Amino acid sequence: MARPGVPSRPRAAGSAGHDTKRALVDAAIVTLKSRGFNGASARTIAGEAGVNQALVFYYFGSVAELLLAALDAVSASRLERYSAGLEAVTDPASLISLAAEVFREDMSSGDISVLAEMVAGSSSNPELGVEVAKRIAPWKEFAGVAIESGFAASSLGPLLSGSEAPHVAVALYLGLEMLSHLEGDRSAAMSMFERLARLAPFLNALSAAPTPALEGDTP
Amino acid sequence: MARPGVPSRPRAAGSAGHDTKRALVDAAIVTLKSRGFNGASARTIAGEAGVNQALVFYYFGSVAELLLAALDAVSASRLERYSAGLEAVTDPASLISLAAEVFREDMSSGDISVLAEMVAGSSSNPELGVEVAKRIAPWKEFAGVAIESGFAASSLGPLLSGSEAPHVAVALYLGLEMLSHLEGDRSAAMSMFERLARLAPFLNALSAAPTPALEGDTP
DNA sequence: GTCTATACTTGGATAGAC
DNA sequence: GTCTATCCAAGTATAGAC
Repeated sequence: MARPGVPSRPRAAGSAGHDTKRALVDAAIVTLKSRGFNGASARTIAGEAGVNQALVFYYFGSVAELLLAALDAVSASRLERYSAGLEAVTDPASLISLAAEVFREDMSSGDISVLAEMVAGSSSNPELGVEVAKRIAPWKEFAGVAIESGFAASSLGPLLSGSEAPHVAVALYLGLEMLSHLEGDRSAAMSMFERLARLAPFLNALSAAPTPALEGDTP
Repeated sequence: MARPGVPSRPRAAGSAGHDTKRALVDAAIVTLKSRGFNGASARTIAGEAGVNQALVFYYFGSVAELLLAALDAVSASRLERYSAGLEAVTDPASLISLAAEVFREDMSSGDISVLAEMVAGSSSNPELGVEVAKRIAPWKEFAGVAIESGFAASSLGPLLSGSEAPHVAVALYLGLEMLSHLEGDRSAAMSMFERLARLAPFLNALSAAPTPALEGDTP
């Protein structure tokens, strides 16, 4: 149908509306969510996208590159949403509130599982692992900023600032997703946030009352 | 060499000292640690054990069954060690001390990664996931007992007892392993325990001083 | 840009010799 | 009980037609 001499803009007709490369990225995300890293082959992804398997290699060179592009897409959209919520974080209670909200969203959408699957799948593949690690760094940075915003005025601040707290937060995020996915039950993870929410007033109260026992070993 | 009519006790000679079935389980553990779930095929495991690939199916029926047997073996040895350390747990400080010690051991030995790989690998395979979930239950039970022992006398007890705390503990354990493995750096995880250890005296002090803000919503 | 066809590799699993 | 040989399915990747 396309006249010769008109190179770009593929797939003018039909359903997707955007080009094949984007369709493959979207299909990779869907496939990672539904069938995991092991199930995300060139064939299954291309099938999900409704295109031929060879196009994975035409556009991305390898399956791993496509999966990384999928991770990039999810990370970008999630971090954008996180950043929007960050402005409301001024104390521990609001931090917990934001964390609970984005976690629930990520569980429902399956977006965390894309990250978790890539982390898990990288264990067999060091080269892929390096690339995944690079893409986790922004999540840790975000966690660090969020924690700092939430605990800046708290006496717990010195205990958390500039420390390994972001690392632990991301690890917990990943672990909760994997365990919830395994057991097919996210209630335990969600009730953790409810517990924290009930603890929030107590944490907020610490903002004014310094606790000597917690200080003295952080420069 | 073996006379006919003497059926059992295979592999009398040689290095391993125990039979092939056990050798395959050990090789499966080694392979899960070094090459991950994806790399743990019948061929690679059998190669590690120095036996033929067909024996995986002769003894276990499928690769998945062998991997579950490997997980069972690791779980049994680790839970035995945990239980031994549990007797010394009487307050938050000793609980933190035990947690740090066993976590460091598990990281060094790679035993956690066996669990983490199986959890991660199960995401593509619901049937396997059910079996893995069954084998995680004892870890959660252990975590629950340990937390209860450590916080029984503390005012934080009501906040933790009978709750989702064991689930969160196991999730954090898994997440820290996966992230440390991915980044090739366990220092962040270990320094988290150092932080907690410094916090321990403060937590112990809470054992006598009840905190009204934390009570009232737990039956 | 997209497809068909194909080469090559790896992996699960079984049959049958020894 | 262990091995060789083999089958079959699935996956990566490339070549070339359209």
